[in-house]
Parts: sequence; structure tokens; C-alpha cells
Amino acid sequence: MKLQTMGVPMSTTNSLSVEDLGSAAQRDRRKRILDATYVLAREGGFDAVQMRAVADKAEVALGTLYRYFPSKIHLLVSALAREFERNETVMRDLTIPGDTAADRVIYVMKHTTRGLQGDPKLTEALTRAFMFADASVAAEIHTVGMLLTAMLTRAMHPDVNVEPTDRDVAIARVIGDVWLSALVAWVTGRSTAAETGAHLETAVGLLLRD
Amino acid sequence: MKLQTMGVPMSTTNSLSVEDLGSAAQRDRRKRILDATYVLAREGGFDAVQMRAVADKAEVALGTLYRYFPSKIHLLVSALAREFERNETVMRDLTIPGDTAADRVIYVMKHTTRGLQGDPKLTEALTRAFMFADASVAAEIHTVGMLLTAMLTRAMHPDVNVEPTDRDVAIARVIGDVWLSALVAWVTGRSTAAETGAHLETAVGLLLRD
DNA sequence: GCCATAATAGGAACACGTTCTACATCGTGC
DNA sequence: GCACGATGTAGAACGTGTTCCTATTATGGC
Repeated sequence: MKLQTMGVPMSTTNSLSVEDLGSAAQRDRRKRILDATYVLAREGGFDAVQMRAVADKAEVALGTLYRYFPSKIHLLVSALAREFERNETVMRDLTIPGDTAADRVIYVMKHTTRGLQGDPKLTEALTRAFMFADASVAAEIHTVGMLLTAMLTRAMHPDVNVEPTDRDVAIARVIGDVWLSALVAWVTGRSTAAETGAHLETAVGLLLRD
Repeated sequence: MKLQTMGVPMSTTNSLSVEDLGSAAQRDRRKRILDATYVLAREGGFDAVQMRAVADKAEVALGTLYRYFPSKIHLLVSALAREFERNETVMRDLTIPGDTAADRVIYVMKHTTRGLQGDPKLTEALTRAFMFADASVAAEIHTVGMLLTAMLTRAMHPDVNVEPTDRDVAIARVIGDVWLSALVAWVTGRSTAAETGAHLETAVGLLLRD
């Protein structure tokens, strides 16, 4: 692996979000870029998402790519956010099976994890990006964090009328942390999929013994 | 930030460890390299640890640096392991204050976290490296993980004669995960030191209410 | 339609992790 | 002492993220 960085600009430069884009042509360019990123990541992981390759595949100039996404990290995290939103909209309309909160949370996590592990390269790319993100990507990352927390608290209380308590949110955040760590360990080849699942299950058990 | 990678070699190539080094001159070179890494990281963070700069400061040729540590990541993770061992040997001989396991664990974590937050750039460098490590760095990372788990279970049971249970170890691992996530969020400027501490404390409270 | 301005294309240039090449030096067996 | 292989030095070269520059093309106001 080869890796290099330069002085963090630490600007608040964000990716051009969908709302900022006036014309249909621009929205289309943005979509083409994210699609290209997705395909390259799925096929070859983090290393295969090369800015020149993304630009080529999206039929966009390199400079344009950088105008839409100020760095490779922004690009990948944005792609992650889009996928996460998709997954979440699918999840939202399902009734989650399980009798206890712990069972339902485990179900949701396994479901999501399995989805990720079905595309190992993609997951590797997105997790790496997530891990390398700095403050300038905070907005995008916050999006993902909120989606995850919402998903977990919803699993704890399937009844839409029950507002999650502070404690619920805290538990969801801890589970999210464990999940992220487990994902990193898995992505970097330091633990197997089975170990990841077992570790998650243990953590949920420790946190949600009612 | 600029960042680049190449196809992961996925070799089991490890850093030359101290034992492998015959001559005193070699042990000295290794030490000079780790010292240089430490200083550069402390002063300028991940980006400042540039292989050419490390080689210069350690008065070693670039090729030699790569002979001792096959990548920037190995270099930084090895430096982290060395610092962690130092911290651990200091900790080992202290009696940890606190009446409950939770109090003692929180004490240890805050102590360690404060140490890290006193050197933000260093912490940023080491955390980034940790996050970017792949399977070829598994050995070095495992060292750090074991040290952390040992530190935490020891805080739970200060009595040396009490063997930690499986449950203790599981809890320690979850706390380690939360800690890592919090550290990443802090390092990347997505949360403040205070938030990091509060989040840790909440997590410990959830896991260790006796 | 026509101009001003922004957006895009195309591609050169630069930085830094990593690799490679040519040569020097050290240490060991003889 | 000497030859030789391992180790080290010096620095060029390469790949990829990022920046920059110039020419061309859309776009919106008149």
C-alpha cells in the first residue's frame, strides 16, 4: 500500500450537495460521479477508486470531479452516505423480527453487516474513507451517524410512538462504536466475518440485558 | 490532505523487531528511527511524518528506513506500540484509585486519554496509522490491543490474584472499541475532548453498573 | 442574438509514499 | 590481510492524490 497526504487544508469546503446544483446537467454529473465511485469501489476497493479513473468513468474532467468533491475522502464518504440512505429507506418499512430489544438490534445489525460483507471491497473502501476523514467531512459523517443511531433506536422500540430516551441513544451510540471498530478490524483483515458477528452480539448482550 | 495508495502487497512482511537486530549499531539505528518518528509526529502529526524527513532526522538512508519498517504505517504503529508499553509500565506499579470497578476504569481511561490529548498531533498521527493498518500490521496492533485489555481488566480487579472472566474481557473489548471510536472522532476534529470524556464515561456506566 | 461570467475539458505540474539502481562499507570465514 | 555477502548510502524514478493553467463550452441577462 502506498499512501500520501499533504497539509490538511482544514477548510469547511464541503462537497457540492444535491441542493446546491441548479441545472439538471449538474445533478446528472454528480450522479454519474457517485455511480462511478460506487462501481470502482465495489470492484477494486479503496485503491481502485483513483480520481483519474473516477473522472474517466463518469465522463468528467479531473478538475470537475474536484469541483464536485474536494477530495477522495469526501467522494467516498458521500458515496457511503448515499448507500446508507438507500439501505435505511428499505429498512424503514420493514417490521423487525424479534421479541426483545436485544434480538431486534442484533437482527438489524446482522442484516446491515451482511449487506456490507456481501460487498467486501466496497465496504473496505468506504470504511477506510470514514476512518481517514477529518473535520471537513464532519457534515457527511454526521449524516451517517444519525442514520445509524435512528436505525438502532427504532429497533429497540419498534413502536413509532415511543420516543427513544437519552439512555437509548447512548446505548445506540456505543453499539455504533463497537460496530465501527469491528468493521475496521474486519476490513483490515484482522478478524473474520464470524468473529465480527460474535463480538457484536456479545456487545449488544452486555448493553441490552433487560 | 493528499493521500495515495497502491495495491496492497498483503505480505506478512513485518517490521524488524528488536530481537532480530544483531549489532548494537542496528539497535541504535532502529531507536533513532523511532525517536525521529516520535518527534515529527508530536510536532506535526501524521502529515509531518514524511519518510524522507524521518530518514534525514534519524541520519539514515531512505532505503534503510524501508528495510527497518516496510511502510509508514508500520513505522507509526510501531512507535505507538512503544509509547503504549512505556505508559503501561508506568501504570502497572500504581494503585488505581476508585471504589467501584466503573470508577477505576474511568480513572484509567481518563488518565490515558489525558496523556494522549496532551499531545494532540502525536495522537492524531498514531490513530490515523492505526486506522489505516491492514493485515500485515496485525502483529503490532495485536500488541496494543492486548496491552489495553490488560490495563482495563486490571482496573476492574485490582487484586492481582483475581483472574478476569470472559465477561470482563468482553467488557474490556467493548470499552476499547468505544475508546477507539471516540479517539477517532476527537482526532479528526469531529468531537471535543470534553465530549470524548463524557461519552466514555457514559459507556463505562452502561457496561459496569454493578 | 450577443456578451459576461461561470462551468467544464484537457492535461501539465507538483508532493510524497514507495521502489529501484549503483556504489560504498562493514563484518565474517578463510 | 582478503574476498564476499549483507547492510547501508545517495539519489533517481514511478504512481497517484491534488493543484493549476489555458482553451472551450454552457448559461443567463440584455
